[in-house]
Amino acid sequence: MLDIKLLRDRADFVGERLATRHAGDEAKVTEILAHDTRWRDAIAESQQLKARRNSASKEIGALMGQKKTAEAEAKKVEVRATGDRIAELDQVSAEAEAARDALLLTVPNLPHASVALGREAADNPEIRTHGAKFDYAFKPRNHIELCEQLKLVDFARGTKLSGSGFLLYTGWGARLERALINFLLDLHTSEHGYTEVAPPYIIGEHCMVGVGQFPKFKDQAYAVQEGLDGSTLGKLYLVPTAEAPVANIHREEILAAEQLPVRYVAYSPCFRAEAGAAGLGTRGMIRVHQFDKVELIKLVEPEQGYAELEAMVGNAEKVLQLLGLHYRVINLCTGDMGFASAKTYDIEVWAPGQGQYLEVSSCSNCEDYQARRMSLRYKTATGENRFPHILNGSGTALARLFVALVETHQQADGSVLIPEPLRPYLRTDRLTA
RNA sequence: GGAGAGGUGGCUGAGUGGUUUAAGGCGCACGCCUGGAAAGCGUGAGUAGGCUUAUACCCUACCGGGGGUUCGAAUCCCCCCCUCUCCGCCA
Repeated sequence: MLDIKLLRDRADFVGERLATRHAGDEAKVTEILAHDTRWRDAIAESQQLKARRNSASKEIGALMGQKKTAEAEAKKVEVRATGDRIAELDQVSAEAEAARDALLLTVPNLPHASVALGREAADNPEIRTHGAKFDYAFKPRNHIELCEQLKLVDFARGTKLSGSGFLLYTGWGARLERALINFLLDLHTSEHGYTEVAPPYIIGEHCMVGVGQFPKFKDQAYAVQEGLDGSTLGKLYLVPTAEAPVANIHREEILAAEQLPVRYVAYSPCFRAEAGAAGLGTRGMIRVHQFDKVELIKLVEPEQGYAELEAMVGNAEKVLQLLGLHYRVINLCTGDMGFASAKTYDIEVWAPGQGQYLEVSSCSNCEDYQARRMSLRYKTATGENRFPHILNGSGTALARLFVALVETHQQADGSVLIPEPLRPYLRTDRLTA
């Protein structure tokens, strides 16, 4: 969440930056500050009265010790009235604080100054491209055709098991998926300096709040219930991304400055309800309820935040380069950026069978927005507690990578050539029917 | 699912209603001492918030969390959470 002090000191600035997102959140600033003022007035008076009560109570204790019971009793009556007033004030302050914080949690992060202004995806500037669209001597098939011919994915039976939006990988398809996961984890641990972690796939609600998934996107998550015990519903959720558990690993901790930077890489399946999303219900692997992803997470000192973001994008790009895929990097404009992010790069890979670019990675610097929500800090050499920048990026999402891979490397005979770096993992250089 | 034990500062560990400002110990930082160290001695150090130009002072809160009793709660009462051990079931 945003620093309440920033809202107090620079309300206009905060409002202006929020307005660039075109989501109407700037209207909340005044309301938040009204709650805040109410809270501060009440807490200040309450604290003064508490100081008075504390000293009076001590005096009563001393009088009792000296057996001056009459004087002690008189004093008690006096203090009792103070106690009643304190109770009133504490009720006001608790209510005001809760209202302020509940609203503050619904306010997104401020876009970084370098982010392009814009309303929608069409306004996202392209930063760079790698490779080029390949000219095929034949009409390239799309991944659905390829997967069916090569028996990589059994779409019909996936749907039979779990409904639309769920995939059953089969044979070489299952092996390709597993090979890609291992390839990605090995690349980021061995070549890019990340430490591998394997998080739980079911996590507490507080983790979802910590990364900013909740309260806003509660309708997009799969809530877990223990058996038929309805009272357990809403406490645990299937991970929508490994970012949620991994970014929270050090929540409510104060790290030593020497521990930074922290760089984690984690594989997890990702579960998304995609309620109301366009495109689900169409066949294929582009938008599904469950997909695999290898996620990159960094906790870094604020001064390093943006350099580390550039490096993270480079780490994700390396994946596509090694796999011989054409892609472009775009910078999300203010109106298209995610809730917690201050700056986001998307990487879109070319899928010739689809004839379109597919988003396979989204790398964001959330600055201290998430760290503040999860109370994650680090102590500087001078003893100051600061919030680190938290970055997350896909390195990369699997289902769409799978699509781009088979569509790009398909051959005229319908087989798929496996790129060199993947061959040791798959133990074959070609997928054939 | 059943039974039991426990949750106090960085760690350990006392504290069952009022000079406790959470004892003592360990560890940590700084200083004295020393040729240098150790030992010894001394000093200091938590988190959040309020008030502030201030990371100065002062004040408030924090002994798993939330309520309650009281002038006053780590301590008494109620509810909840978590951890550990044993039994049962189980990959």
